[in-house]
Amino acid sequence: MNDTKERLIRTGEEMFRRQGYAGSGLKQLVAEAQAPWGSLYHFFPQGKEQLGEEVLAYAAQLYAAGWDRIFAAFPDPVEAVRRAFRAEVKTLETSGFAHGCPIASVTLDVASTVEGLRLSCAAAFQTWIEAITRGLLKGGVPELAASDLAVFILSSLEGAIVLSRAARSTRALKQTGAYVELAVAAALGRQPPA
Amino acid sequence: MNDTKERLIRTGEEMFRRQGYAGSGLKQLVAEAQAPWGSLYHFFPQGKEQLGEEVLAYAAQLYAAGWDRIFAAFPDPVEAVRRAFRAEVKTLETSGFAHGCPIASVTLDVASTVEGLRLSCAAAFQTWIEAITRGLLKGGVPELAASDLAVFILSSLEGAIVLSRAARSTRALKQTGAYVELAVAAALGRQPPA
DNA sequence: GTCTATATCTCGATAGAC
DNA sequence: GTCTATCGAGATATAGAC
Repeated sequence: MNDTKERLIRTGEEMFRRQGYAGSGLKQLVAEAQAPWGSLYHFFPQGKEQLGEEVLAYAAQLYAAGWDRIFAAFPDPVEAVRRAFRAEVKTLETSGFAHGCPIASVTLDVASTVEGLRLSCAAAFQTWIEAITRGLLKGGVPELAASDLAVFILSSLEGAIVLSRAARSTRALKQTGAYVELAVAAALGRQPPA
Repeated sequence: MNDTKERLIRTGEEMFRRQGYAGSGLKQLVAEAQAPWGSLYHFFPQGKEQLGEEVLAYAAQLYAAGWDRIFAAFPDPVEAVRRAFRAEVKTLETSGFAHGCPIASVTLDVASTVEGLRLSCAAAFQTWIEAITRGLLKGGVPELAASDLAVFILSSLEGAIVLSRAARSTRALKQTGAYVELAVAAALGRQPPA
């Protein structure tokens, strides 16, 4: 992919994480991406919405790959979930609680106003749910439970990120992560530690 | 409170749920609230940010009261959580998936850019966590676990709302709710249904 | 593919009459 | 407490040269 276009998409993804869709101006985008203004409408002739959709698609595959990598490195689902929450803790800490989830941010901004972007958000979440489901299945979670459990894991993680960013504290992520681990262990038929 | 001011705050709360903070214009607000433009800066001399803070404070007490009511009507924590998730399902369905959580929306919009609003969001979540914690304690959840469990419940609920709005499906809420119920039951020392 | 200039619109906010 | 008019700045988007 072209360098400038890639820089625009990557910078857009960062801005969505930090400020959502409505709060991200195109002028600010080209400035931060150090891209020429003329390039924006060259690569995204349909404007901001097209840019948004390409950013969401990029984020979808980027984080799905992250889930795949976690489950590849830690086949045990309990351990994988622990690592996923831990990774988010680190992301928030190193970014000063600025790097949230771009999909969640855009969803809450435009799910009821821009149908095209809402569909992109739904597709992104679905991609992640499928990645998590695959990992759970490989790790021994029963077929019947895996997909539901994946939805639960992702929901809890997303919500915990929101609470953590509001509080500028990783407490919500850590405490939520602990309960999610227990739920995954239970789904594997393991006894909870007394 | 003054009628016009109250209408502005209530309409603002609805708009934040639907479009977030950055996506909610003041012109649109006064139009929907059927309030005169002159009133806006009469009641909120510091402008949009002041309005935002008052909306967030209003939402904080409004939904905290909701939690209190649920736990008063259903003292059993498992049942209370079930009702809370069920209530959200109904809210999304009857609003065409437009009515999300105003605090979550504003958090993702401005947590990294407007410190005053971020603090109001943190305070709102904290108020809810305390309300949930009170209900859990009264329902028999051990002192040591109640507050952590409350954070987990709220995180999961918030995340499930995001996923449900993106997909325009209550699936995430229902599936996440089921797992949260199990976790609450486990915290009460109950055996999971085999 | 990039540059400059600009059109058009809407934003939040203000002024001053009443 | 509300009205009208308007400000300046920012937004997204476009035009035309190179």
